[in-house]
Amino acid sequence: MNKSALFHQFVAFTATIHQVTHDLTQNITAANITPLQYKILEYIKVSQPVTPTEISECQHMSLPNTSRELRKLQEQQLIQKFSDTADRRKQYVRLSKEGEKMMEEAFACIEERFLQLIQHATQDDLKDIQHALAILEEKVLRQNG
Amino acid sequence: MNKSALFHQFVAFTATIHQVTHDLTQNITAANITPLQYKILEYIKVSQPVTPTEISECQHMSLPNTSRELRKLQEQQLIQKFSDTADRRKQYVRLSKEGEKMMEEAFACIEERFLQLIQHATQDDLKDIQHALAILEEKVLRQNG
DNA sequence: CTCATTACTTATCATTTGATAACAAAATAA
DNA sequence: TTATTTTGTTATCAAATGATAAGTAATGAG
Repeated sequence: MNKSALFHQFVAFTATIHQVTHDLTQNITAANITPLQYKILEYIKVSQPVTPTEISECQHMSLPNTSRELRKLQEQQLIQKFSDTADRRKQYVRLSKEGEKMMEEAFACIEERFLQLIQHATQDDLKDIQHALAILEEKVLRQNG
Repeated sequence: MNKSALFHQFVAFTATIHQVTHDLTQNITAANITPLQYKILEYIKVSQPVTPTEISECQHMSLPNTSRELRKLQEQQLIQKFSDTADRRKQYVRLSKEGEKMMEEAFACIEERFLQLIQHATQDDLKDIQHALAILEEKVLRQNG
């Protein structure tokens, strides 16, 4: 099999994934949130509690800039910070009640849009999709990342 | 089958795809190019010739901003513009010779990194991967476009 | 021909994001 | 104890990106 052809197929596929992600997530938050701040909230939502250092690494941004964005999110009452009792340098970040509410609404909206994408899929189609996702996770994506 | 579970699997999958894309494409261009300009060049590379309006729509940016970035790319001799002979309002954008060279090097670098991702895949694995990509394209991504 | 529309440009301003220096507090190593 | 490292903050500055007003030239509709 031609690995180069597979590469081109993969590139086209990822381009489409990015496009679909854009469509699924556009105009999600009514709140006064920048795209970067939304990504940070998304990460906190699925990984909380997280430290600023972890956010910094996962979002590929410097710690000072992470600190600034977290301060803005805290000013908007969307997150809360706690100090580690053992190591008081460390901070743990969680969504506040309002933050949770906002992100749950966002995820619900995205899910609704996703369900429209697969509205015509049969049970067999769904099994095929699930299997395809698992194959790619296992045989391409889980190698390094 | 539980569609909601499939949604969560899909979300995790796209997050990983974005991470892998980031890893594959980081530090690609030595040239003095911003991320947005790189995306524009990538789009021109695979779709040329394209009009500023098409770039504008595909990259979700306004025509004035598109025009500004294209001017910068032209100043760096990475693209060329041609007028449509039939409709002289229209412009067609192409990569210049230097632009082609740059993008081919970039793609070669990305391909090399991709091949490392699948270096341990057997022939059967490659067939599975190709099939999985095709399934997802067909049953999820091609619905709305 | 006149008017509206389309495709694009230029100019300008605001916002977002990135980069870096300097600092403080806590923990750890020597 | 002293020195070093880790974790995070504040403050600036620069660059990238977004938004919008105004204008030009070509086209097409009436």
